[in-house]
Parts: sequence; C-alpha cells; structure tokens
Amino acid sequence: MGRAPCCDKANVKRGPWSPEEDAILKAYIDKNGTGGNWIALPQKIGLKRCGKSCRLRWLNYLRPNIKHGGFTEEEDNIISSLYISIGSRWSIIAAQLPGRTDNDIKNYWNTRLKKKLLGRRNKKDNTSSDHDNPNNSDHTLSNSALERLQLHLQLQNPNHNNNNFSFYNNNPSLWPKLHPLQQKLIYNTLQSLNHTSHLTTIPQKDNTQLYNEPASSNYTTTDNDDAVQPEGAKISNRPAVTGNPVDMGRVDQFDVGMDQISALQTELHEILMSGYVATSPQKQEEEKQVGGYGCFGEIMSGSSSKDNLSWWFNDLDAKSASSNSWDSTTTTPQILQPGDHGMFQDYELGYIV
DNA sequence: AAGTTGCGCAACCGCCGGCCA
DNA sequence: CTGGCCGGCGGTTGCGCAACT
Repeated sequence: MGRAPCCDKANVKRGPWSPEEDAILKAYIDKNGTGGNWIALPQKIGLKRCGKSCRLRWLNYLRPNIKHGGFTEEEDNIISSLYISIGSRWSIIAAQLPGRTDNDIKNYWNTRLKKKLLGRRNKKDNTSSDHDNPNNSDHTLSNSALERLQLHLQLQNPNHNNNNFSFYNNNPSLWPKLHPLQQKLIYNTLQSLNHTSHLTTIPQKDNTQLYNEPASSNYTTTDNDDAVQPEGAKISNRPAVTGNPVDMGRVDQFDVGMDQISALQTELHEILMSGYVATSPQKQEEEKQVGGYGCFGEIMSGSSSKDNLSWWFNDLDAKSASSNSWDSTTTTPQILQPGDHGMFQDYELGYIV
C-alpha cells in the first residue's frame, strides 16, 4: 500500500501557472507569508493547486530577487566546483548563489554547463552501454559520479582545449579535495588512458605543478599512501595524461575513459569490500584526514569508510543537509569569491548554517 | 514551407527526514 | 516510542520553441 497523496489530484489544476494564479499567490504571501503550511495555503486563497505546487511556484519563480538565466562565469565555476566536490546537491549549491534556485541550477547544469565542460556525449553509446551491460548493478558508478570523475580528469589536464577550467589553474586552492581512493581512481584512469589509448601520450615534460596539492588541503602524504596509490604515484608528482589539447574535453576522450572506468569500478569495489577500513593506526589517521575532503567531513561521523565511498559512487546518502534555497535568499549567505581559500570550509565544518 | 529533431525550462513525482501529537 | 503530516529535495517528464533537414 502506497503513501497517501499530498492532495486530491483529481481536483487540483496542473500544468503551467496563469498570471492570475501567480498574482493571487504572490499577493497572499507578500501580505501574510506562507503561514507555515503549504498544504493548507491553496484552499485558503482559493487556488485549485496542490500545496507543493504552490510552494514550488513561489520558490522557483515568484519570490523576490530571483534571477533567471544569465549565469556568469564565476557562477559557472562555483557550480562546477561544488558539483565535483559534493555532487548533485543542488539546494546546497544554490545556497552559495544568492537569487538562484536549486531547480534553476539543476536545469542549467543538466542542459548547458555539463555539456560545456564535458563536451557532448554520444547519446547512442551512452544508452546502449547502460542497457546491454548485465553487470550494471548497484555498485556501478552513478552518472553523477562519472561526471564528477570526468570533470576531475579534465581539471587535472593542463592542456585542455578550452578555457573552461582556467579559473582553477589561476586558483589552485579551489580545486576540490578528494579522498585517496578517489585520487587512485582518477590516477588509474589517467594511466589506463596513457597505456591504451592512441589519443593520449605520456608527456615529456614534468607537469608536477598542476598536480600539487591544493593549498587548503588537509591531506598530507604518508607512507601509508602507497597502500592506496600505485607505487610511485604520489599525488603531488603525477604525470599528466596528454600534451595534446585536442585529446581532452571531447566526446572521444570521454568514451575511452568510460571503458577504463568500468574496470576500475570493479577494482574499487574490491578495495571497498576487502577492507578499506581503519584497521590500523595509520588507516585510522587516514580516515581522520578524509574528513578534510570536501563533503567527507560531513559524513565521517557515525558511518564506515565504505559508506563514505558509497557517497562518491552512488550518492546514496546525500540528503542530510538542511540548507535550502528558501533560506539561501532570506539569509543572504556570503558570496564566495574566486581566490577564497574557504570555498569548501562550510562543508568541512558541517555545512552552511 | 512543412516536418522533424533537439534543447531549455517549468512543473511534477515520489522518497526521505524532521517534527509533533 | 510510534505513526502521521508536512516540507525539502533530486530525478524525471512534458511542453513550447528554435534549429535543422
């Protein structure tokens, strides 16, 4: 037996809002507020709408100071950075962008920004691989995780063929921080690309600088890192994937990466299942350090490291934050500026207040 | 000019967690 | 402690328009 619907769907109007309905709703809320009860509100004001629909209309369209469209490059960067770091938690991302709604950001990301940063994927390839793969089970990388992985791959490539990531090269402290296993996944992907793809070449020059730790990272390399990363693969001294600007940021590069990722996810799964748990003092220390990786600080308490990683892979437990876009406009959060070292501090400290 | 395809956006759906009786 | 109600959230859908053939 399913959950009771929030309203009588047979007797509520659906679809686009008319100007008259907008005017009624706006006039009432301007004068009386929502009264703390969206479900009862439409009856009070004589609208044949579901309370949720009223709430959505108000939050996404009618409330004051809403901005539509015209995303700036700075907003693009903030959205991208936060998406890489915390995934599709649009309400939290929206809280960093006054006047923007989670719905707007979500739409903007899905329809424009993702394509701008990742390039346009081949729809046919994408769908066929999803449907034909019988191993596409619950430990498959989520689309969100794959996108974030791909963004990291591009982020770490110094010779990308567009200017979309110049922001990060100018502000390396803003690079999202990663769990060591995330770093390993990315590193292995890069290595696999180097070994298998005709599109990629091992660079002759040392690109160490672009792999240096972000200035704000809490992570410090320890001997134990070798248990997580391939030998000689310290994060701060990695080879870059390619020197060819055409190689990265394009559909063909992404598709090659997808093949490698499917193997890597198995490896990662084995790592998770085989005991990436804090069984030694070193690993316990590592777990503490993981708390400095973007969102990981939020989820460290009371959950296993496996759970933490499932956050990255499946975004399963990403609904705990209490911030919302309503609050984001009423409290006017501090706007993050490029160059701020504290872009992720809110998340490290337990999210926005 | 007409038909088709793709895109962008508003709105809907349903799950989840917090609150409260 | 428990169950129901409600708000919040992210994923998905569907419509309208523009671009393309």
